Amino acid sequence: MRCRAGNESRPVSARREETGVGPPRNYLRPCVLLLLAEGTSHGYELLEQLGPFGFVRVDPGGLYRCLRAMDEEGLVSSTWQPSTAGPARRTYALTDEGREWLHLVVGSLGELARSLEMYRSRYQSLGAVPDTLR
Amino acid sequence: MRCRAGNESRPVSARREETGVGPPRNYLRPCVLLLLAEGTSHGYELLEQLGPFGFVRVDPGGLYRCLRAMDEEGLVSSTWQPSTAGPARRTYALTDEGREWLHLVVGSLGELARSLEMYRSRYQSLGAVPDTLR
DNA sequence: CGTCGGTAGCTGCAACCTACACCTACCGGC
DNA sequence: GCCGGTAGGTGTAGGTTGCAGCTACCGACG
Repeated sequence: MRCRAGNESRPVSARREETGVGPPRNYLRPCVLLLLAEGTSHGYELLEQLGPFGFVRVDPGGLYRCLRAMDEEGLVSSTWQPSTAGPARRTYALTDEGREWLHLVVGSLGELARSLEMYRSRYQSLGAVPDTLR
Repeated sequence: MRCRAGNESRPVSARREETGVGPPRNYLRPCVLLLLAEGTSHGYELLEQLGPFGFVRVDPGGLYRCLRAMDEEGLVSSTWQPSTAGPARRTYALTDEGREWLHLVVGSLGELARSLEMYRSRYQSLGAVPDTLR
């Protein structure tokens, strides 16, 4: 057992990027829907607004694919708008169905948050050795 | 635009399972490491203990693969133990390196939790229309 | 006029992770 | 012998993601 791959000599900091858990699966859709609930927008703008949601580097391709998929599913509606300066924009707005979806997804995000909270408390209990055992 | 796939007639409850965001990517490893930090265990037992961590149905294949990978990386150590009743068990214990990894991953889980908290507060602000606008 | 940078949207593809199915083997009991 | 429960393991298809690149529009500048 314990046939290490020879990476035990690397410092911990060099492995830091491997330890991340990353955003939840399908996290992009809820974030885009929330942003659209705060106001209509277009892809390029959403790209910049997605930063605070824990995405290290938002992938434009993924965002546009996500937007088109939600458009086809009726969660958002899109209208082309010619821009005064620059190429035309596809402006997205939340539909009623998208708002429903948003309300639903908040529930599952809450479950995830509860799971994370349980993790944190159990992790903290590890260090809390009762005095009687010391 | 808005070429819906014809699913708008289905009740919301029928689409509930599609709205989930699922656990974070690479969430299994942190959970297993936490369980092993609480005490040595073996795969079959971990399978049952993983329920509360938000996994709807834990995949045995994935768990065993995960355990073997962490064994090869030196995060856990394994020893075969003959069982009195039933087949032999492979008992896993956390190594010092695994404990380091656990400390690191808690940080990234905290970032995720903060992102979720921001999401929740922004979601709640949606309904809070200021009185001056009513 | 040409071309350069910034804005805007979109496609292809490889890598990765996961979920699902399936398999072997051990043991006790009927 | 055979069955069910325990325990560990493999193979693989599909979905998501990340990365790279591509078209096109516009204004500005030389």
